[in-house]
Amino acid sequence: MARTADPRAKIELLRSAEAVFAQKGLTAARIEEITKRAGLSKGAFYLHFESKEAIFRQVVESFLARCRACMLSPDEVENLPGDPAEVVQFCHARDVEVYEFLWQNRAILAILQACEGEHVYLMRAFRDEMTSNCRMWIELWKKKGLFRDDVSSDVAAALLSGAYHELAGKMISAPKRPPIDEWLRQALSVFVDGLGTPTLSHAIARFQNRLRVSKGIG
Amino acid sequence: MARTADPRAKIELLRSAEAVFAQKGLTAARIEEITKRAGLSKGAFYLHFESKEAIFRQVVESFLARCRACMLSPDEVENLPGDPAEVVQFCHARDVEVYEFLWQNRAILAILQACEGEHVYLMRAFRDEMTSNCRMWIELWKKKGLFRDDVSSDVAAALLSGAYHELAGKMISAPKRPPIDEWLRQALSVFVDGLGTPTLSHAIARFQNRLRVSKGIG
DNA sequence: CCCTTTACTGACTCGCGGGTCATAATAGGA
DNA sequence: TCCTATTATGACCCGCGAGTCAGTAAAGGG
Repeated sequence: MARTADPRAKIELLRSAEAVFAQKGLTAARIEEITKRAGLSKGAFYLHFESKEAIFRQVVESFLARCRACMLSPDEVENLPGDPAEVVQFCHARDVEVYEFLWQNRAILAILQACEGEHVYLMRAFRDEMTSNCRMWIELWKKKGLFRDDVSSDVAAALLSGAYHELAGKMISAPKRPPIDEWLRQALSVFVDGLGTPTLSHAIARFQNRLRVSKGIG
Repeated sequence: MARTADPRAKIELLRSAEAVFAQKGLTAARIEEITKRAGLSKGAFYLHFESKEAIFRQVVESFLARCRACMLSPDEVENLPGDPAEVVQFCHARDVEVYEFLWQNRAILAILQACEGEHVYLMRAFRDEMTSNCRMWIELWKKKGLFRDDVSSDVAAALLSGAYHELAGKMISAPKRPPIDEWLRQALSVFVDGLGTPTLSHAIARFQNRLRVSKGIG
């Protein structure tokens, strides 16, 4: 009867690969380093993965799929809020949820930031996903009369996704978890004032007052 | 008497290197390809540059120096505007000038976007320069009572630099020159509304009306 | 023209690291 | 315990590309 594979081997390899790719990037990461870290041989690596590129793709693509699942688009959300005050709360809660996910996966995010050459499509895919998601939400809020019409959805999406992406970068480069809730509250305030109609701007002002009271901040 | 060097050899090598790095990134770019493109031999390359990394650094660092010179900080500008209307005009003009420079150097910007491994410091330097520059301007406008106090300068700087960086990325990935003036006008409008005090917001509204009239846009 | 010094050439060297494969080890069933 | 099929090992292979260097070319002066 055949010897059975160690059920933990593949998982250890994936974990080690993630860590080494995050630290070194794809090019400088070596199979030797990954396998040593996982406590396995180089030969064993090729029993589980076809190539260096194959494991790289698996690490990153599974993250992108989970990321995709986390960033819902408007037609994937049930019971969309209508009231401006609820819209503001909804957006903040969603931002916090996405950034919690990104914080938990900050190693892979660091990998993505450093994709080069033929793998730059992965980084591009991630950023395009963010931009596209932003654009869909922007168009919904425009349709509901909550966002201004004179800024094109493309430009607005680029500004939003660029800004939030930079916040993500700032978050993952911090030595320990920063006050991301507060960052997101401020960011939301800036963009609601910048892109929102007066109705929505009033709602953000009230939302912030409520947050301050609940945190005991004068 | 010694043979003199071809004065154009080094320049051709730098030009070719820039093009190949922009297309392939540092890792996949080969000396053979750079020299063939420049019409020289591999051996000649090493008469002018110590290594592949040396020429890479020269290409990128000279761009960063020129970039630094283009993005003036507040203490480098004479006759700073005081009137809100003039502030808005000044900021727009400066944005346009910086983005014209970035458009002219879009190949090197593409190189920077793909820095990996031990060269990621170059990309980091570029982005930190942008963020730091934003922060200085933000703090000036805050001091003049034109920007709101409740958004921290760090967060505001991250949002601004991230957003403008994404606009730069969107610009350089366009097949031909996009309407960057219009993009920058919209971006400025969003951020003045998002970060500015009412005084400044009124100024942006008037600035936009004036722009529309001068362009014949209803 | 010859001489000298340097630029230039391109075949070659050599180290690196992804991937291979002969051999050893082991899990599970009889 | 033995047998079988598979896992696992790590020395080795081999292609790639940065960099080298013996030989050639050429600029400029005498």
